Parts: sequence; C-alpha cells; structure tokens
Amino acid sequence: MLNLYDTAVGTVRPLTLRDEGKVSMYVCGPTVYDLPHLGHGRFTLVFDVLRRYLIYSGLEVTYVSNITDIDDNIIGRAHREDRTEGEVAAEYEERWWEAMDLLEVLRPDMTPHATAFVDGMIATIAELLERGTAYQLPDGVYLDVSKVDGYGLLAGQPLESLRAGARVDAEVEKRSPLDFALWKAAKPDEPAWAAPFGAGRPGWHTECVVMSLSLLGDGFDLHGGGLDLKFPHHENERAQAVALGRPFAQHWAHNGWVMVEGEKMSKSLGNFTSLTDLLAKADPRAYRLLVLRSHYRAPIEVTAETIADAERGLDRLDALARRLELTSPPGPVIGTTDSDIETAAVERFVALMDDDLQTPQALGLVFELVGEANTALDDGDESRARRLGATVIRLAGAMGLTFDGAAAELDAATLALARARDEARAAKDFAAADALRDQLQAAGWVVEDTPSGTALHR
RNA sequence: GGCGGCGUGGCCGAGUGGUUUAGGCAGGGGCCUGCAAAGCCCCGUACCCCGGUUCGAAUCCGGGCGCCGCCUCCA
Repeated sequence: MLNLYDTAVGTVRPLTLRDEGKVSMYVCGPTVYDLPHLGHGRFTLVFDVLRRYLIYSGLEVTYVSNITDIDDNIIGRAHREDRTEGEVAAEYEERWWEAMDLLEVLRPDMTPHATAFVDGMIATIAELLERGTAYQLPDGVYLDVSKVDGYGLLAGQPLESLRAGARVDAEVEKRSPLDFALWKAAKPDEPAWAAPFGAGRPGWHTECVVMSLSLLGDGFDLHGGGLDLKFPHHENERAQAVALGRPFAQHWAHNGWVMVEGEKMSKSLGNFTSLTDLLAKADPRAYRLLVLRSHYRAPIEVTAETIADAERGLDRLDALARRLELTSPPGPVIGTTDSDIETAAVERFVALMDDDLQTPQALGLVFELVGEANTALDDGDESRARRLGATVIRLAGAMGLTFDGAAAELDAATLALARARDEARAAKDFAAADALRDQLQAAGWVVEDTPSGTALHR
C-alpha cells in the first residue's frame, strides 16, 4: 500500500481510496499560451511516475488532467498576434502533447478543457452567490474567504497570518485582499459567456473544482500539482468546495521546484527553461532519469551538466539492454511475481516506492541490478543475467523508463563496412580495420566488438 | 513581518544514532581487447560552524552562519 506525503496534513500517510481497488486523481494541467517549460516537464513526469506505480500496484487509475484554454495570458497573446484565443490555445496544446509524447508521459484518461465546462462553472458560482459566500463587484464575482472553514489549510497558515502578508491591490474593492475572482466581468475585445450575474469569463480557480468534481465525483482520492499551486490555487479550489459543502480531494500531493542556476526557474531565464528545447537537444529519457534521481518533493537543478550526467547514466542502462537485447513492452508495467524475475529485488523496490515514492533509491537498486547482470554475463551465467535484465526492464518500466535493445537497422552500405571490418580483423589487417572503424565513427556510429563481430549503435 | 525548506566526498544525489557499502557521473590503478568500446575488479573515508545529549552523531537537541522558497500570475 502506498504511503504518500499529504500536503494538507504535512505528513506521509497511507493513500486511502474511496472505492477499493480504484484511484481517482486530478492533476492540474497547463495553461496553453506558450511552449511548455521544465516545470511542466517535472510535474507531468512526477505524476506519471505516481500513476504508473499505482497501476503497477494493481490499482485501476482514473487520471484527469485539464487544459486551461482561456485566461489572461492566452487573451494577451491572441491580441498581440492578431489571432483568436482558440487558435492560440489549439497551437500550444498541440505543442504540449508533442512534448508529453516525447517524455513518454501517459495520456490522461480525461482531458477536460475549461471552455467546455463554463456552464458548470456558472452554476457553481450562482450557488456560491446564493449561499452568501460569494459577492459581486462591478468587475466580477469574488469568494469571501472569511466564510470558508479552515482557509489556509494548504498554505499551512491561518487566515489572519496570510492576510497580514498579503499585498493589497488598491484598485479592487475586495472585502479582503485574499478574496479571489470566481468570475471576471466581460471587457471589450475579450471572450465572454452570458451568465445571470453578468457576462464574463471564469476565474482560474473555478475551473479545476468544477471539472474535478464533475468528472471524478465528490471526495475523489488525490489532487496534485506543482508546489506553486499549493497556494493560492489549490487553497482556493478547496475553499470553493468547502463553501459548496462538497467533500473535495482526500489527499494532496505537490512536487518541488525546478531550479536553474540555484534559483527557482523563471521565465526570464535562458532558453534551457523550455522543455521543447531540452527535448530537442537531449534524450528525453534523460529528463525522466534526472527527475527520478531526486525525491519528487525536493528541488532539482536542471543544467546542461546535470542533463549530460543523466544521459551518461542512461548509456549504462542502454548498454545492458543491448547486451541482452531487451526492449521495453509498450504501455504501463503491471507488477508480477513471475519466477523469471528477481523477487527479492522486486520486494525492495515496492518497499521503497510505497514509502512516499523513494525513486532515488529505487533507481539505485536498478543500477545495482545492472551491475549484477553484467557480472553474470561476464561469468557466462546467461540465465541469471536474463533474469536480472528482465527485472531491470520491469522496475525501470514501472517508473516509465524504457529501453530499446534491439540491434540497430543498418543500411546496406553501413553493413558492408562492418563486414569488411570483420574480415580485416580476421585477416589481422588492423590498419584497414581501424580505418573502417574511423569511417563508421565519422558517420555517427558507436563501434563495439562483440563475439559475433562488429556491433553498431548510435 | 508571518510560514516553510535546504546546507553530504571533484560533480550530481540518497541516507539517518554505531557495524559493510547508497547509486550515478567524472578521475586513478588493474583485468579483458590487436588497439579501442562495452563490461568487470580495486581506489575517495564526505557530511556548513559552535556547543550539548550519548559509550558512540553526518544522523537527536540548542545556538549561529549561509542559501532558497511561499504569503502576488506561475508547474
């Protein structure tokens, strides 16, 4: 059974399930107004790993992650580029999925779009107004957080203390600076929906409550996202659910920051903060490896060096995959106790993952198994090596790390060079053999000698 | 001002009262190889500082220093 840190209570505790054997989870998705950045990559990887591990554990997971396709940033970009909001959102959503596919992040089971749930949001806001926990101002509808029991739960601070530090926006006559917009009144040249409380568009915090409760139902199991969403976004989602009298997420999970140059990543920093950019420059699996290598709640440093370090780690895993010609099966891995894998290692793995997803140690375990498999191969114990290799594929696969150990497809010319080199070596004409090796290397191949002759890979 | 996190060997990054070590990368030595590559073996005796608790602390407690974050849009 998985034990997972719950931000709401500040401790690791068992992930309890509303329905036995089933997990309902909602992870806040992107606002599609720009290319995804490294922070997006981290949270999607972290929750992909969690999801895969739950599946591995034999649970039936329903994973919902939204696309925010209407907000200030989208409107701003549409205006600047003289396009519609829909065009902007569609373009960046496409780029989003491209990146997710490269990262091998499983697609959500459901991907609600904010604009498709506006009716539900309007109904929710109307109910909050009716209950008297929301109030109307000329520029929109606000939630009165003072009427919400336990406001500050996720922030870890009581309302008073939050209020003391809040910045005051002089332009708005909110009752409290912490009150937030449920609905933003229509402005010229902005998309708007008709509503009983005036035309406008939904505030950000409203969509996720409405979509998560609509799709997963009251009291769903887990709500996740980046640490920055803890407050105010998740706090405000929860506030609405409380104000509605509906049970909300039972467990809250947040992943740590992506750091660049020792500081929280920010948009003003260099190009390496673009996930799209990183995925074009490096093996996408390297980012997953980097993410797995530190605990999901700890900050990670992403630099060219840490990525390169991860890529070299990947080389070691790939080398074993090639040696044993291991290729990961498609789709998530489901745990088994087959006799063809190392049961003791699997048990260690499960114990580590069950303890708040200790992926750094789990990864250490995988690397240990790699070493053992190599040793077994060197000792000629192929059956043991195969068993260890199968375990590596399984456990790494449970965290979403995949391998393709199949021999590279060679074109006729390359194959001819490789064969010529084998012949030269057989004839002990090493000068010719080395020249052929140089030629192959110049063409981008890594050349290795194996018992069956020259082996090539990229 | 309120709240929170972090400080480990050349680098990244786990760990937590003691014994045998996380793991990866880089580096040195060796084996293997025609030479390489891959692989294997050996090598680092680290834990911000100062006190304290303890038979024993990197690990617990107190103090200090440094770094970072949240309280505002942000994954």
